[in-house]
Formats: sequence, C-alpha cells, structure tokens
Amino acid sequence: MKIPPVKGTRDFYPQDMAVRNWIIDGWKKVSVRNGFEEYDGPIFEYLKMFQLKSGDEIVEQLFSLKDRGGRDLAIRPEITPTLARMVNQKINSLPRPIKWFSVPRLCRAERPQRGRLREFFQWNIDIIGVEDGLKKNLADAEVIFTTVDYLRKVGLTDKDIKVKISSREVLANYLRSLDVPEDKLEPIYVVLDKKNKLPSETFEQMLGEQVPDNKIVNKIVDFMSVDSIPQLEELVKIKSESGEYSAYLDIKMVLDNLTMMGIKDFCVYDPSIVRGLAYYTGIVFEVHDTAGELRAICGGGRYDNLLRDFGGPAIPATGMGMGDCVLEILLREKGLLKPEPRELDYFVACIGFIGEEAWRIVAKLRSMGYSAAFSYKAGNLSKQLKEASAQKAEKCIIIGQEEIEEGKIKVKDMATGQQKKIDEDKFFEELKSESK
RNA sequence: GUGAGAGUAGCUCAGCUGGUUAGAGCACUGGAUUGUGGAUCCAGGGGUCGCGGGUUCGAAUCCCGUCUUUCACCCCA
Repeated sequence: MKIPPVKGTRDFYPQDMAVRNWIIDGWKKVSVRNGFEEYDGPIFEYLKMFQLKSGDEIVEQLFSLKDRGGRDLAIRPEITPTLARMVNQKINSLPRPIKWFSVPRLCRAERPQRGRLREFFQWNIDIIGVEDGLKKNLADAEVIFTTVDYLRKVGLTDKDIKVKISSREVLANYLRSLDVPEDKLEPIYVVLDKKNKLPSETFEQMLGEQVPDNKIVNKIVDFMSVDSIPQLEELVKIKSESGEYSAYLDIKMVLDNLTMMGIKDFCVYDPSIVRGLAYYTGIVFEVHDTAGELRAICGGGRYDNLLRDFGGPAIPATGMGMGDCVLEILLREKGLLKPEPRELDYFVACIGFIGEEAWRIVAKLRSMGYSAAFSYKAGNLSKQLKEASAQKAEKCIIIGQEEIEEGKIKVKDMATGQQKKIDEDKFFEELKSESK
C-alpha cells in the first residue's frame, strides 16, 4: 500500500535539504551579525494561546489536537505568541533591549498555493523593550535593515525588491481627522489592503460602501495615492490639528534612519500596506518583488500591545517574519539559489581485492578531521575515479599492489589531474602539520 | 471553504477523433575499459497511464466520483 505525502507538505531529499540549509544558514548568519540571539519554543502550544490574539476563526486555520488528558493543543502557526510567553516569563531578569531571532517550523491548515504551503519555515526577528520615542524608530529601522541585509547578501538588488513601509497610526489619525467613525476604521483597512488588487473604480466604489460622503472618499483616495514623505507631510500637516503629528514623524524618522543606514534605495513609503487585521500598532512594512508576481516575501511591524495582551507588562516591540516558500521561488527565478555542494576532501580508490587498505586510510583521514569516502562497489579504477568525480572529491588517493609493497600511496589532484607517489607515513605527517 | 485547469517511468514530456505488447530524452544500473575521472557508444532495470466506478467487443484516450497539484477567490497571524 502506497502512502502519499500529506497535502501541502514537502519531502526534503538531499538536494532539497541543501537548499533549505543554505537559506536557513543565511538567515542565522545575518541575524547574528546584526546582534540577534537565537531562541526556540515547543512545536505545539495550548490552543487558547493562539485564540487569545486572533479569535476563534483562527481555529479553522490551524492544526489542533487533544492530548490524552483532554487538553486542547495546536501546532504553532506562528512563533510570536510563544515569544511573548517566553519573554513575559522572564521579563524581570532579561536585559533590554531583547533582540532575539528564531527559524521555527510552522503549520497552517490553509489551502496550498504557489508560495504558500501547510508546513514551512519562517525567519523571525524581534526587538523588545526599546521604550524611548526616538529610539523606537531606530529599532523599527534596525529590523528593516536586518531584513534587507539578508536579501542583499543573497544577491537581490533594489531592482528586484522593495520594502514598502507605512504606518497604521498615521492612517488611523488621518481617517479620524476626516471624522470617520471609530467602528468604520477596521472595515476600511480591509478595503485599503486590497487597493493594489482592484481596478480604481471598484476600489472607490468599495470605499463608498463604507463611507457615504463622496468628499471623504476622495480624500482617502488622495491619501492612498501619496508615494513620498514630503507629499505625506503636506497632506497630514493640513489635516491634523492637534497632537496627531507624532505618527507622521515616526515614519519620517524611520525612513531617515534607513537612509542613514545606506539602504534608502530599497525602501519606499506605500500607504497601501495595511497588513490585514493583525496586532500591529504603528509602523508596518512588507517586502515585495518589483515585478509584483509573487505574494509578499516578508512582513513586519510594531506591536506595542502584544506582551500586555499576553498577561505581561506593556513593553513595546517590533519585528519581522519571512517564510521560506516565496523567498525560494524568487531566488530560483533570479538564479540566486546557490547551495554549497557537499565537500569531500579525499576519495580513496583501491585496485584489486585490497579494500581493507582503503578503509584503513579512510578511517585515518576521518579521525584527523578530513572528509573521506571510498567505494562500496570496488569496480575497476576507472569506475572508482568516476565515482570520486561524481562526489566532487578534491583529491583522490590511489593504492594498488605496487604501492602497498613500497609503503606508498598515490595522491591525485582531481582538478588539475596531477598525481604524485608519496610515502604513506610522510603524507600523514604533512597533513598533521597543515592542519596546525 | 468556493470556482476553474492539470495528473502517462525518479524528472520533463509524446501517445491523433477509443483499436495489437504504452514510447523518447534526462537520471539510474551494467558493459565497451581488471592501474586513471567528468565525454562517447551499447545494453538493461523501472509503468496496476493518480485511485475507484461506469460506457464499450475493446479505455491512457469517453463519462461520473475521489485524491493530489496549479490558478483565481476567502484568508494570510
């Protein structure tokens, strides 16, 4: 009986595993060089933890189970609640700011599509506990910088991708300044989030369903067509009369910081970034491919209320999550996927029925820290060299009757094809001195 | 969850409006080649044509169901 893989999951054969490791190693390396420390949590949590933040509808979108004690559990669909829990548990003893990263394996019971599977990996970085107003903007910028630092490192340029940055707070304040009632904000967000997917008439029509006044609709459309900070300044200056100015300053300063960090060309102000109904409270951003063919590569933003919502103190936080699926598609399309091939220092080939000799040398090489392999098939030399080539061996050691009698081995450089005969003892002596 | 397209060897696909024993390239295994690799040539293994049912003398081909997958919705924490 043949059992197929579960819908929306992937099998990682060695070749695929090399790609996965290459991506994840890059994430980890960039996290570390940007000053983040790695953490992880359990792969399942109490179901309640995910309901707390996102409501009951979410239960349909995650894999849940009952354990033998009747506890309702769920496989994690994201790691941010776990992060909040872990941070809250030790909040009084953790030095701030807390700069942590993780690469959790996550599951969501959604319908699989291009760039979206039911099981995937997601790079998460978060900065928690930067309270000062100005430095908060620096933390937001650092999260974006770290994100771009990775994308740039793997070879993507500002021609390939853009970080689209916006602010929920600026948007909310603007809508309030137009006397849009509080209970209309959320439904309007939903419409604004679709702006880029819809023809402009449909978009305006949908807005009109939420806001009866045509003048206001036009003003919202004006706001949404702003694509630079000076323009935004004009608009917001006129519209905001009391203390609503600070939210605008936040986004301006984040962009100033990004300019100072040298990644200005990757970043644009884009008011259409709203990010669904998430827990974001301020700056929000997404990275998109400039061709607009794929869904978002990553998303993030400021979530100042989350720790408090999880029963901890009100400590501000900002972060980013990047899944592996869309990223891999984009990198593959751009020819930037370059997993490092397995390296093999030595392949030991033997002639005739003297396999024991080959194994003895392989074992010696391995004990000294070199990677070494031999052939289980032990065909003729031609076959073994072929196998060595296929395994990308850097060097080949050849031993036959002649060499054994002389106490020597032949060492062949597979790139140049040159080979020399050398005393076995001498060969290992030289290896030792090289490794020191 | 809703709607549409696709499913033939490990992979990419051919197989005409139903008609003998379902093919090719790549990959894999072996040989040419028992002391010198990446090439070439030759040979071989590998298929319940996604699965189940139906129509028919006869189904990879037509019909229904189902699973998987792709795309568009919903959603995207």
